[in-house]
Amino acid sequence: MNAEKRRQIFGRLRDANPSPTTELVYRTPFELLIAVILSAQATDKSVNKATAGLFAAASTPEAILALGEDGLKTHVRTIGLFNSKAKNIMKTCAMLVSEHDGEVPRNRQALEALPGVGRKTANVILNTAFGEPTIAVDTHIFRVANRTRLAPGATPLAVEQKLLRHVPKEFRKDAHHWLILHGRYVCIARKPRCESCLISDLCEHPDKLSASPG
DNA sequence: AACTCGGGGCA
DNA sequence: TGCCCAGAGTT
Repeated sequence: MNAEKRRQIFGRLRDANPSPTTELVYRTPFELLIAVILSAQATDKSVNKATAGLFAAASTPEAILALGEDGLKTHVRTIGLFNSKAKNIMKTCAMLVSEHDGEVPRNRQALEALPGVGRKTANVILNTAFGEPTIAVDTHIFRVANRTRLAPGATPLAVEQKLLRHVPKEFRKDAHHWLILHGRYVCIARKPRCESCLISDLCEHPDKLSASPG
């Protein structure tokens, strides 16, 4: 795919989603960090419900440490993988206080050193909280990249690196949001809405409903 | 690369 | 009911 074609593709995705935004509820980088840690293998709706009462009660690492793990669990509605997530959140809050002055660090190495934070979560924080042009490859983006042969790769890291190489610079900062929204609402896992797909000319997936390229 | 943790949302 | 979810950590 040449550069002009790529520019067209991301232009279409941008026009379909004019205002990139996360659907997780948060007000600060710290709240986003907690929300994203909780979001592993869970939907954003589940996370929003789970955290509905939490940030009003505790919105800083110090406040969550003061709650303790049991107290944290009383303020967070149960969610998948909750035991490990709660433990990781407590450890992460402790590290934020002891090593980062209670602030969310802005560099990848420090973020990934936090328990419960891997490459994907670090990319979300860097992009959404700090405005850096990272691409967090979640299950949606991984699916879109491979179905459409936009950036086929065996691992999320491979997909991320291809996207970073191939996304035109003027689209790079918001590409993450457009791709994930496309995956969530159009290129759905089970029943893709191919009739609404603006990039079906790239699709090589067997589930593709409409025939053929534009 | 494969496996495990896991309850909620949704068709 | 079965599939899927803004994954990370371990083996």
